[in-house]
Amino acid sequence: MKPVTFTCKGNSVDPNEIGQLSVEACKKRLAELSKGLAHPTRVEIVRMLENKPLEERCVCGDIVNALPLAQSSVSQHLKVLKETGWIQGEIDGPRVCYCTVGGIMEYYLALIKRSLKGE
Amino acid sequence: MKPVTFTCKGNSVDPNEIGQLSVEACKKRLAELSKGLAHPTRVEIVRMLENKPLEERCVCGDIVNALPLAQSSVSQHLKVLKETGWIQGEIDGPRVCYCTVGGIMEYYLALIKRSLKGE
DNA sequence: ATCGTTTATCGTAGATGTACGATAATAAGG
DNA sequence: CCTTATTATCGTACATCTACGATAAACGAT
Repeated sequence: MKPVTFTCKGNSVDPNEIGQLSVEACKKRLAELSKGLAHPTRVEIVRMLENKPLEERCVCGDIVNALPLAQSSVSQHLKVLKETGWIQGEIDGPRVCYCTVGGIMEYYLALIKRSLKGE
Repeated sequence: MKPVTFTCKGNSVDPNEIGQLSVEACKKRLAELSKGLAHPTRVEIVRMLENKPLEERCVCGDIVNALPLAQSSVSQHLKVLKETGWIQGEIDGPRVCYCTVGGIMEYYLALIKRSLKGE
């Protein structure tokens, strides 16, 4: 039985896993995630998705409509955010429902602390 | 009377100032600082400077020696870090003593929280 | 003044980023 | 099957990034 509202659950990350990464891996991962945030449009997208209530799905089209960019440009930004590990998309019929990777902000915060301080 | 050890003090930032920024300004600033960290070499430089003891100065040449890059390439990364607000340099004779902007990590952490959550 | 040290800047080449319109791909509905 | 809706990808143009060697600029010391 298919639910009426499609909520995006998917993958999540755990800040505790950071301790197992090598210092070198930490730096690379931090640089990668930072690249994801290195454009105001992408900050806005992550912000949007991070503040969505769980029961409210966020479809690609909603994101496009909320931004003053062409659909193809938004799609490119979404791709960067997916590749750098900030968001994930679940296909729902002809649509794609996007959400942030679970706990990614806390993960990023922990990664900064571990990468910039310590050792 | 000139001190024997040259310590880099300079500017600092206060996370409390973030509350005064507009949301739009927050996003731009976060994107900018993120761009600074968006390369492993620059993460390493910030890490080096952030972990230096106060009495130990960090001259440009030390940074160059610690990295497997040409001097001109390191200089470019330092420029990016300066422009994005992570570090500052003080001229000391023929040398330049670099250090992080005071409290910049805490500022960045606070900026992430304010920009991605809230409102 | 000249020299050596240190750092920034220039010039260049190749890769990547950013924006757009056009087109392809996928799925639902008739 | 054909159309519509939705999203990804392609092709393109221009800007920015990243690396290097070469050169310039600033300063201390001889």
